[in-house]
Parts: sequence; C-alpha cells; structure tokens
Amino acid sequence: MIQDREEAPGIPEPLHCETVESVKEQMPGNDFCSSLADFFKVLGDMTRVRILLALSFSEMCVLDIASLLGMTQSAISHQLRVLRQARLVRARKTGKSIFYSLDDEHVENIVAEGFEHLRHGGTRKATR
Amino acid sequence: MIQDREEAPGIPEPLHCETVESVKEQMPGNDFCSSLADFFKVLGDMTRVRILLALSFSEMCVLDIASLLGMTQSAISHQLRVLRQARLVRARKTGKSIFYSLDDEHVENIVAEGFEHLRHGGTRKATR
DNA sequence: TGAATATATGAACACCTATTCATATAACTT
DNA sequence: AAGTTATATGAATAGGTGTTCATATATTCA
Repeated sequence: MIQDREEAPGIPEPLHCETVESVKEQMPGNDFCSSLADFFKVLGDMTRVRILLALSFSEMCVLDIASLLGMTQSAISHQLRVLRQARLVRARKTGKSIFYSLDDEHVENIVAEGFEHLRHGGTRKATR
Repeated sequence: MIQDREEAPGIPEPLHCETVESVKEQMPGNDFCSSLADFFKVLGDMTRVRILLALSFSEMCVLDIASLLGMTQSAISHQLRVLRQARLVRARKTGKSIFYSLDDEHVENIVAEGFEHLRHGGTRKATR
C-alpha cells in the first residue's frame, strides 16, 4: 500500500498539484488574509453600514445618529467604537458632544463597489 | 401636559434637527443597507477571503481549494455555497470535478481597496 | 453492476457578536 | 456645589455563524 502523507486527517490530497503549488506561492500570508477579513467584518453589519452612509452625508454627533437610526445611544456608541478601532471614522470633541466623520476615503470607494455589485445582481458581468 | 412623541423608549431626541432631517432624506432605504451589509458579511470571513484570493489566481476545484487551505472538503463546500449564493463565484462542472472561479470583477476591486485601507493605517487595537 | 471518487448538505455544537441594562466619566448649567 | 446632559463601557444575554460529522447525490472506472 502506498504511504499517505496528508498534513492532517480529513484534509484531502490535491487533484492538480501544479495548480495548487502555483497558487500557494502567490497566496498572501494568513496574517494579511485575517486582517482583510477583519476589515470587511466591520462593514458586514447593517447598523455600521447605516452609520457610515449617514456620515458620508454629514458629520454627526452620537445622539443625532441614534435618533436618525432609531436606536439607543448605547448601541450606537458601541458600534462607533468598532468603527473607530478600524480607523473608519474619527471623533472631534466639542463641548459635551463628540462629532464623528469618515476617516478614510477608501470607505466610499468600497461602498460604491458593493453598490455596483448589488446593481448588477451578479447575473451578468459588467465590462469596464 | 406636553406630549412626548419619541418613536420608542430609549431612543433619544435629535440634538440638531436640521442635520438629522437632511441626512434622513438622503439615506438609502433599510433594504438597501441590509443588502450591502450582507454582501460585506460574505467577505468578512478569513476562509472565504482566502478562497476568493486563491480563485483570483486560478480556477480551482473543491478538493484543490481544500488541500491548498488545509481544510476539509466539507468546510470548503459550505463556504463555496455562501460565495455562490452571493454570486461572487461561479461553478463549472467537468466530470466528477466542479471548478470554481470568480464571477464578479468588482471583488478584485473591493479587495484592492481593502488592501489600500490596511496599508494606510490598518486596524488598531485600542483607541485613546 | 459495484466500487471509488468528487461534491453537496442537514444537524449539532462551540464560538462569536450585537444589543440591552446599568453605570461611569466628563462637560456644561444654574 | 449639585444637577443635567452627552458619551463611553463592562457584563449579561439572545441570536447568528463556521466547522465537524454523517450521509446523500452524481460521475467515472473496472
């Protein structure tokens, strides 16, 4: 019987070794993939998307965002912290209020790309 | 007695009515925000990001992807279904194998934007 | 035909996460 | 100073999600 040298039980052997080896060489490291996924994870929540869209129209303080979205101040504050840690928004303090605004010009580009994807519904390919 | 007409208990009144009203008019509907968040949610997983990156280099069958990523065929198949339903990948059947490839060129643009975001600051751990 | 191969899928489980509640901090007001 | 307002945050909880395991479907090969 020919020796099996699988990396771990349950993980299959490649069907096309050349392809797998070639792609393996080109693949970014796991740390990069993890960071990228974490970044998109921040965008993968409706509340945070609505906050970002709102801030794309105007700088706003926490209570105004909460009022706009019909949610509690606490919920908004928790989500703003996530957005702040992802460097997607920045805070400007004025008196008792803290005004938030977009902190990254890529955000609008990314949202625009997502919008395009939804527009085309994936059923047909758009040529650029 | 003056009537309180808050939408719900716990939801604050706006501090700057003009701003809130103005943004409220420009805001996309909840259905759109929900779809957008769902789209990014698909990208917000390391396994799916790695699959998409791999497919950006070459069309691949399920077992090859599983072998490349060091994961079980079942785990990959489950994630491919998510990517398929989001119309991010398409399947081409050949014999026993099913080859997957990217079905949307926006994906690469979005990934590129995310990459730029990470380059220009990335995600920080603490804010203060 | 039966055996082997490639993929898909339902159920279960462990982990993660968004909101709520209570409370803390900080700044303004009187 | 005390009270009010704006925001932040820790803990708890309910709901969501990714992987595993077992199994089903479909195709190829002998």
